[in-house]
Amino acid sequence: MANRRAKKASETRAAILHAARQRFTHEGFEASLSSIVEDAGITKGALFHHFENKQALYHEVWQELQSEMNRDTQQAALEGRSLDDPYAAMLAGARQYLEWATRPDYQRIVLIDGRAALGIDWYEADFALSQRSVRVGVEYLVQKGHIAPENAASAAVIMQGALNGAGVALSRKVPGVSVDTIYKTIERLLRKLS
Amino acid sequence: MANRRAKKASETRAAILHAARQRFTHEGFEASLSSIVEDAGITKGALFHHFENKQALYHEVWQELQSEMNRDTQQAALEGRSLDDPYAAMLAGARQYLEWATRPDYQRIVLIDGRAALGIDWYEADFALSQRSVRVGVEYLVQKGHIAPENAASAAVIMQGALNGAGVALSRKVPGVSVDTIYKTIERLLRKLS
DNA sequence: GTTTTTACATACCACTGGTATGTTAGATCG
DNA sequence: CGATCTAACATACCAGTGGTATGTAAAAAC
Repeated sequence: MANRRAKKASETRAAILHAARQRFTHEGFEASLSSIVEDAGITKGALFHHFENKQALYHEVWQELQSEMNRDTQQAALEGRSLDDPYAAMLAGARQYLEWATRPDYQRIVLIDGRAALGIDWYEADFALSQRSVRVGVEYLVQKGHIAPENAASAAVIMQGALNGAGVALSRKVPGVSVDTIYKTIERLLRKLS
Repeated sequence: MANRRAKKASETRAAILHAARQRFTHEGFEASLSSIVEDAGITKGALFHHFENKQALYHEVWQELQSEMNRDTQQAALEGRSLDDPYAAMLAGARQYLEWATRPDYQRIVLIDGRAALGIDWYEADFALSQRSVRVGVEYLVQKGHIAPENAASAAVIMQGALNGAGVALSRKVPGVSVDTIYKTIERLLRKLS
């Protein structure tokens, strides 16, 4: 960033993204752009210079969260590896994902509003990012012979659906649903996925 | 409906709901009220006479779909009962739910846009309707001793999350995901939920 | 030092959900 | 029966929205 102007530009861009994440977390996609640019201390001109439209801005906020989540869960999976238990890595990743699924920003921006906000190609974007970690874990179990190859794709989407449902239920404090029972059930399911 | 005016009123109300369902299916919650009242052949005055606001209209369309789905799956479960297999009923219900989860209107209105559109108390509404059928099935398995009572709630939310993820993946034609592999995996999971 | 480009700010637009105010046909009642 | 009232709309209007067209100043490029 030798360029002085470019540095300033990336700062305002970051400020916009930061403000947008806050607003989208608490007000959803309906959060007005006016409020976002006010929080960021700039004007709409700047916003539309950096982002094509509101959906593009949302997409980028969404993508940031997904990337951070992916990094986190994959690291947890790596650290959770065990020579005795081929399921250990994926279970560690799943536990970490549950942590993310209960975070207010991730839950609101990705799990609740994201689908509607990203429009028609939500699932393609979601598939490319959200599914990646799960898919890696499943492929590993396929390789180890614990999941039949032809069931790999289905197992992945089902596993992630289960985790999403569990995450939302957890943070909504549904009666009878606890981190403990959720995690136990997930573990039991995963071990029987074969 | 001896009252002639009330009959006409319920007709326009039905026309609004019909038009709204069409528009919401194809354009999501962003579908404009102007386009809806035009399709219904009335004006905004009529719409706001029958519904408090856009969200209330959406809620009603959403509720209609959920009710129909509930009726359908519960009937399928009843018809799928078997003396030999305690899982048969719930599996039949699950299969029927997968049918719903791949329907364009249900998928868009309930599974994609619903969460954001219904606002803050989406989950409470969803829990009351969407979860009901699953919960009934799980409770039955608890009663039969196939699921531990303390795991019932978690099993239900996980099962429904799995079904939702599967349904969306199915209709998006994700490579490697077929009705067959999905259903087989779901069945295997359900039987191991205990 | 001149020109060009980038990163914004300002002013404006069509359209949106929502409201306040008519208007009229049909139910209610004396 | 006629007078009154009310429910079921239609019409006109409003503040706020996402988005655009244009202006501008400062930094980069030459």
